[in-house]
This record gives sequence, C-alpha cells and structure tokens, in this order.
Amino acid sequence: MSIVNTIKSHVTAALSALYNHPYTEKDFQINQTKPEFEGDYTIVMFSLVKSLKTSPEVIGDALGGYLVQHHPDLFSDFNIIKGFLNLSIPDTFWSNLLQENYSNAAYGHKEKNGKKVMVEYSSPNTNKPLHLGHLRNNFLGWSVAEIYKASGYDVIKSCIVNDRGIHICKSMIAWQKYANGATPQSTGIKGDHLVGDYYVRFENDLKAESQILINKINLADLTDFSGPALEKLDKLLIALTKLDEIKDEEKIDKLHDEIKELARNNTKVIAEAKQMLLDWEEGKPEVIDLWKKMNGWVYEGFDITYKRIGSDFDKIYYESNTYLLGKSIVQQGLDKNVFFKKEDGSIWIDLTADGLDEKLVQRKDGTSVYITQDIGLALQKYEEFKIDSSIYVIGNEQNYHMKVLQLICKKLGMPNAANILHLSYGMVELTTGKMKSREGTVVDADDLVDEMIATSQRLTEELGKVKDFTEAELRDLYETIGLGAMKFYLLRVDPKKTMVFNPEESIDFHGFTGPFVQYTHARIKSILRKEPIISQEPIEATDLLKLEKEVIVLLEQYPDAIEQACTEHNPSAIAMYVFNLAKTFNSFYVEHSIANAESDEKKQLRLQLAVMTANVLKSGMELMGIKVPERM
RNA sequence: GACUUGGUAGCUCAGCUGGAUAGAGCAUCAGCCUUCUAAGCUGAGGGUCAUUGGUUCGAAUCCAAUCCAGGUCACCA
Repeated sequence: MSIVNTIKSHVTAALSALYNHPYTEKDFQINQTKPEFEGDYTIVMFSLVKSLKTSPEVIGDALGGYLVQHHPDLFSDFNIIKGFLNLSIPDTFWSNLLQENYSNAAYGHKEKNGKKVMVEYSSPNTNKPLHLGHLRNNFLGWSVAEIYKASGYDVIKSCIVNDRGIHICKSMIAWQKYANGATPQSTGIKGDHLVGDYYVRFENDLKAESQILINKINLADLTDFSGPALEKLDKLLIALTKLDEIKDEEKIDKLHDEIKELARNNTKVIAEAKQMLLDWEEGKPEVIDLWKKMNGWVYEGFDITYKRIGSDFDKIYYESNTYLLGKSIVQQGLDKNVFFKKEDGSIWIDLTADGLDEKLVQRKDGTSVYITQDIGLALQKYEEFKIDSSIYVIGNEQNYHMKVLQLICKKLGMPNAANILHLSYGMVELTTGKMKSREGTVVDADDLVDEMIATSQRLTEELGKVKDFTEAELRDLYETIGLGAMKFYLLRVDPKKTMVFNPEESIDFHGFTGPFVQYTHARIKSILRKEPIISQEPIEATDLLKLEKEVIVLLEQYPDAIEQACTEHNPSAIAMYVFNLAKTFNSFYVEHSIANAESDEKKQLRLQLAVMTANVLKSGMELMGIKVPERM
C-alpha cells in the first residue's frame, strides 16, 4: 500500500476513535506538504472543522497527537498552520523503503489479477504508408498494453487491417494504368510507399476529372449527369441561387462542397474503382490476384516499419475476413427487436432515446456497413479470447461511431459490452496546421524515424563520448536515442488532447525528453560500474539530506504512477513521473558525491538510491517502449 | 443548427475528485566542467489560468452564460 493510502487509513481510524463517528477517506484531503513548510504530508482539515464545530487547532492537535502516539514508526512529528495539519515521516521509514525495494526489478508491478484485456491499435489501411498520426496511435496502444501488463492483466495486442474497400481499389486501378508492371523489387521502392504512390496518382486523376465536371456545371452544362445524381445536382443548384441572394457564405461553401463531392462520385475513375470493388466481392480471379499482390507489398513495407518502431501484435484481423461477420447478428437483432426494418428493406437501430440518431446497420441490398462489421468483430473477440475488456485505440474523430458501437453491443446483450473502452486520442497537427494527405503535408513515419536516428547520430558524434563503441553498438545506440526521443515526444502529452508536432522541438534532446531520461540512466550505470559492491548490511538512516529524501519520496510514488496511467489509459503520467525522477536525481547527483560520500553508511545509502532510480527509470521507460542505454 | 472536446508564460504542455505564494520544458538572460558522463546543474525575468457571473471559509479546478478553436452528425471506412 502506498504511504498516502496508509496515512489515509490511519487518519480515518484516528478520527473515528477520537470523535466516535464513522469517518471515511472522503471526509478529508491529503496532499504532499509544500516545501516551505515543515513536514511531509498535509491533512487539510477545513472539511472536518465544519462537522466537528471546533477550531482546526484543536482538531489538529488531537489528530496529530493521536497519530504520533499510536504510530511512532510512521509519524515522527506534526505542526498545524491555519487549517493544515503537517505530518512528518521519520527518515527510517524512507531508508527502510529504499532498502527493501532497491534491487527489485519488478518494483511497482502488480500481481496477476486473472483478467484478460485486448488492446486493438494501429489499424492501418493498406493503400498508403504509415504517417505521424499512426505513430501516435502505435506508441499509445503499445504503451497502454504494457501498462496493463504491469497492472496485473493478461494482455492481447490486436490489430485490424483494413485491407479491402474502395481505397485499395484506387491504388490498384492506378497501378494497372501507369505502373507498367513496376514492383518494389524492380523500383527499389518500399512496398507500402509504392502502393501509396499509385493511390496519390489516382487521387490526382480524380481531382483533374472532377474539376472538368465542375467547370462544366459552372457553365450550366449538366450533360454528364443523369438519374438521381442529376436530380440532386438540380436541387443543389437551385438552393445555391437562392443562397447567393442572401449571401450566407458558410452555407454556400457547404453547397459547393456537396457539388464537388457529387462531381467526384460521377467521374469515370470512381466508377472504375467501384466496379473493381464489386469484382473483388465476386471473387474475380484477376482482381483478387492483383489485390493479393499489392497488399503483399504493403505488408512487407509495414513489417519493416513495425519492426523499427517496436510495434507487435498477438493477433491480426483482416477486414477481408471479418467484413461479413455482422450479418448473422443483424438477424438476431431483428428477432430481439433491437433493430427494425424500413419499407425499403434497410435495417436500422433507433438510438434517439440515448441522445443519438437512428443508425443504419444493413443496407437495403442486404450488405453490411462499417458498424455491423465492428459488432461482429467485437463478438468474435470475446468468443475467441474470453476477454474481460476490450480497448480500442482510435482517433477522436470516431468518438460518435464508438459510442454507437458500445450502445449496440449493450442492447444486443453481448457479454462484457460495458467493458468496451474507446481510448480516444487527438490528432497530431503541424505548426503550419493540419496534416492533409490531399495537400501533401503528411509527415511520413519512415522519413521521420530516419531523421530522428540521423539526428541522434549527429549529436552523439559531436559529443564524442562513445568512440570505443563497435559499429553495431553505435547503430543500436543511435536507434535507442532517436526512437526514444520520438516516442517520448509523442507520449508525453495527454492522449485525448490534440497535439502540435514541432519538428525542431521533437529533435531536441534536452529537458523534458526521452534522451534526458536515458542520459540520467546511463550516468547512474557509469557510477555503478565503478562502485559495484553494495553491502547487505542493513542501514538505518536518520539524517537524510533534503535531496536524498526527495528522490526516495518520488521512488515511493512509482506504483501510484503506474496505477494512474492504467486507470486513465494515459502513458503521459509515466512520462512525467520518469522525467521528474530523473530531474530530481540529477539535482542530487551534482550536489552529493556517491563514490566519495561522507561515510560508508552514506555511500551505501546513495548506492541503493542510485540502483533503485536506475531500475525505476528503466522500468518506466519500458512501459513506453523506450530502451535505456548503459552508456551514451 | 445539434452533440462533443479543448482555451493556463512568447512556444509546447502539467496541474482540474476545490486548499497554502499557479508549475515544467523550450526560448531569453546570468552563472557552474583539475573530483562519480555538462545530452547535466544553479539562478533571473516572463501569468487578468478565454470572458462574465454564481456556489463557499477558499475556485485554474465545480455550475451557468458568452466568445474563440477542433471534431462528429453518410446506404464512406
């Protein structure tokens, strides 16, 4: 149990004993004492003052006295300032804590709790390479999985690959038209990038063709449109002339966008892509072959990227296998009256009572939609792995979709539907604004990794501290530092917040960064190589220096940091913790010598302190997928 | 328009289950390498916590309204 919790329970018991009234831990607050006051932990007593109708001094005196008398091992002294009761913890408590845990590599990790959780993350489309946004997703998913493991869960990391659909057909069409049989081998281009290039090619064609249509529309030439598209276009144009009169800019823009969309969907290239999707669904051999071939290239490319960034999965689902899954569920839902059928044969669920809309779950032609597949897959996950909960690492643009998914699963009576959790994370923006693939402002994952590693190499060479490293050791070090910087940079921010990616800041290796923590670790290891022997003699420290104590106090909080990161699904709690620990240790390090400590006892204490700090830094960084070097 | 998330130092972010004088990092300025790695340490300047009102002993934190910004509201995935 953490010291804060221990104090809480003692205070609760003391209050109950003193005032003969059943108090709980919610009746008072406990904080760390501000540095300008004497003491370690502070009980805020204002809330008690009200119910007890006495002055804070009286309560504080009674409570403080009781605690010091009944638990002298934990409370050495107290003082009262205004409504605050400051409690002092004896140095022996801290040195005992250090002694008991300093060599425990699993410190902060919990026993197995028998629960199983699946973390789904990454979920790439197979028509283009990974970008910066995917990196945030991958690092978050991987880290949350590790944090759950440390918290005692069995974790299954999963990934759903969106390998079918109109997007991949677009790449396939452009490849057929322009590639002349080009392959990753023949061009030397990484498979995912090659396929992505043809996707861009398709989008360019699409843009050009739809622009021609728009130009014609602007000249009132609608001969390219017919049927429902023509009807809709007519309506839009009529609405537009009306709006032009009242000059509602925002709505006019919206109408123009709709017309643009209509034009895009009326192009020949889109028709080709749609036809190809139909052919794919029918299993036309030449389409399937091409699809397999191009997806294969993408997977080869992804494998390289995943390996480099340290992403791995225990179970990979392919949408081409799961997209039909929801179908039987639709029938069950109808039988249970969770879903209903409209006259045209389409099937819906009414979520208006829950503050949402009606939502389609099956088209009138009998095919399933996105949400239906998700329901099917959710059920399959439970059946296959008997998981207690399921975490989806997906961007916040899909908040609504995930809400609908949770609700439908609940209404269908799926087991553990209440434990479907959406780890919703914010977009990564650039200092120049949003990343837009259509405008070519996307930061490519492979490029970024290359750049980070090159930067770490440059800086390492400038410092010239590792000239005796072998070629392999150097490569390893550059990767450790470069990737460490990148992961730390993306994980140090609260996941749910939109974050700004600043290229200069991301390659900064000073301050609140991965390399800063890695460096602190390497420095400690350097000392430990020179001072390898730690005596097993128990030490009772009674004269802890301020900085020594600060480090131990922080070390005590590591289990809490993991717990918080787990309940909040928030690796940034670990990043901040680990940074604070490194910072505090560095202050201690420059102020007090370990090798030349004032006494043997001090030396032992400080060696333990260093060992435990290194262990916790390593452990915390591992929870974020970041390695720490022995030297750097 | 409806729903939703956010607005804290020049920049990027903590703090938000109400507590003492609002914190880091970067950037700026001033210092510290004959002793354990200076990717480090010490110090300084920098704030109307978007605005207004409310709740109370006490509000960056809770409530309401307003302003600004992002996201969603497809028979796309």
